[in-house]
Amino acid sequence: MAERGGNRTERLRADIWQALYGLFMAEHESHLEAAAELDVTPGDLKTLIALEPGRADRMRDLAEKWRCDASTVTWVVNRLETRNLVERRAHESDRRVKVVVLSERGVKLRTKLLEHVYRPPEVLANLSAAELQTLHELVKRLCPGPA
Amino acid sequence: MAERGGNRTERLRADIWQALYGLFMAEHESHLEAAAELDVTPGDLKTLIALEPGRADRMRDLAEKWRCDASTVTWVVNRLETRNLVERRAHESDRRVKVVVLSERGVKLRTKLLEHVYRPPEVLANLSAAELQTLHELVKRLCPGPA
DNA sequence: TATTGTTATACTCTATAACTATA
DNA sequence: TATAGTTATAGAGTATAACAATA
Repeated sequence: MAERGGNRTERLRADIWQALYGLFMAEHESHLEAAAELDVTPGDLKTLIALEPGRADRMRDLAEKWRCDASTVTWVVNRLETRNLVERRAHESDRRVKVVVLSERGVKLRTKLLEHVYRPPEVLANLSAAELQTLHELVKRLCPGPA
Repeated sequence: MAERGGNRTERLRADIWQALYGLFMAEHESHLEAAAELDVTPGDLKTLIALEPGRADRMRDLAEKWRCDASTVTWVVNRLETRNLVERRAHESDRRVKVVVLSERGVKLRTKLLEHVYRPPEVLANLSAAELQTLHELVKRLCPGPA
């Protein structure tokens, strides 16, 4: 657990995080630029990434996930539906509910966007294969969920 | 340089980045929540972090840095000035120019915000002191700018 | 009566264009 | 004439409240 690491260890953690944070910010900027060139706003990007191909999300669940109002989800989905990127469908058993699915076009655009978002930063090429292996081991230990 | 790493190395890079990316997103959410509790919008947060204590930024330079219109800077600075978090001052030699500086209150709030933003994620406690040392060495090699 | 999603409406954030004052 | 910042105004994005359909 390495608890109570002392000042030196704490400083290490802070340095590591601050460095990574700068890297993330720079990458994030570049993702937004790439999206803009595909006529995708930051909001669209977030939505298209959240909607996994083949999965049907209830409107209400999306609002909860994004901690936004239900009317905002209506608005965002309308936007994307107008561009034929998503489709609204009726829920099978509860007729109050509507679910959202990516259209074929939406899946293609999402794939293109993820190529940017998940493309590793250039600076990762600074590390050798062995170093990457080490880094991977360490990073895996940082992720609570299924890696 | 480790160029032309092959599939395995490329896969490693992608895995590392995807894991770090998820971590970052989770942290970012939590930063925004902490800021909201201090009545600080995402825009305010960005501004307060950008304005370093003791430094005087020209309005025009801020617009360029954020790639936004000059009128947007006027708007954001007005917001913060109303809350006495920043002050506008005249430029010493060019009377067309105005500069923005953090007020005492602004500096205090900024410090409080940065405590959240730069606080290392909990999961970093999963690593031993030796592992952190290794990670630090690797991460430093990823940052082009002055670490 | 409670819940899902939409509509009507208002507020926030950002941009464009016209304006003021300096240079 | 050009530049720094503001104001007037319009548009995108988000929220609140009232509503219709269904449970």
